Amino acid sequence: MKTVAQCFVYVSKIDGKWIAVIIDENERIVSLSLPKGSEGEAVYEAKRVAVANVSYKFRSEMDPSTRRVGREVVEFINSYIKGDKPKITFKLNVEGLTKFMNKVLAIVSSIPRGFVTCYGCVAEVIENPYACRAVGRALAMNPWPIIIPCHRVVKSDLTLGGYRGGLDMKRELLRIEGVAVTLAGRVLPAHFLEARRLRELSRDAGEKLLTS
DNA sequence: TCGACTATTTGTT
DNA sequence: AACAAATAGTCGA
Repeated sequence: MKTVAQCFVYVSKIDGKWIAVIIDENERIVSLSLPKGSEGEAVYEAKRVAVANVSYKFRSEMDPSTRRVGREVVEFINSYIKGDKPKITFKLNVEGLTKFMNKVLAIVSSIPRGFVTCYGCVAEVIENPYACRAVGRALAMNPWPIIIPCHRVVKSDLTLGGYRGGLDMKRELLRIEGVAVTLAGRVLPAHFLEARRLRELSRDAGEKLLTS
């Protein structure tokens, strides 16, 4: 069953890069792009990672409060990239997420700043220990990069794995958070969270972000 | 390094 | 609805 959402695409340019944010009629964030070279690329990526289970109707006119939410999101990303620790002041539209996706994102959002875990550990925590690849796939489609810190998930051998915004960006985000990445592209074991610890953290955190 | 194996999603029929 | 293809991975030989 498909729900329908009336959506608006908010686009903004910061430091020469474009960011697109898709916002629904209830002012919740459907998805966003990472900073891109052109407006078209940004919009394309935001649409691509919007939850597939929902069909979207796009409107170009948006009211001032919707525009304000868009500004807040872009400002959040912008200040995060600059090394600040902005607060989340907006809601995410999580309605169309599959159970699997919801669990994966909830766990990932409980990884604290300054730590990483691996794809297999996330799989283990959702009691689906062989689903490491599926976890990677789910994260590749993360509708809310940076807000849900999928850059904190690396391979079990401590090399970086992948990132939609490119590995340089993953590196940079981790560096900002105090996670050293060696020249060979590995994170230090000191920052690594094992599955057991990750499970405890995700239990404590609940699923705040993902229950709007 | 290479292959076998995995779970899920997406695209195609 | 069913099937095939594609993965931001992992483990062992």
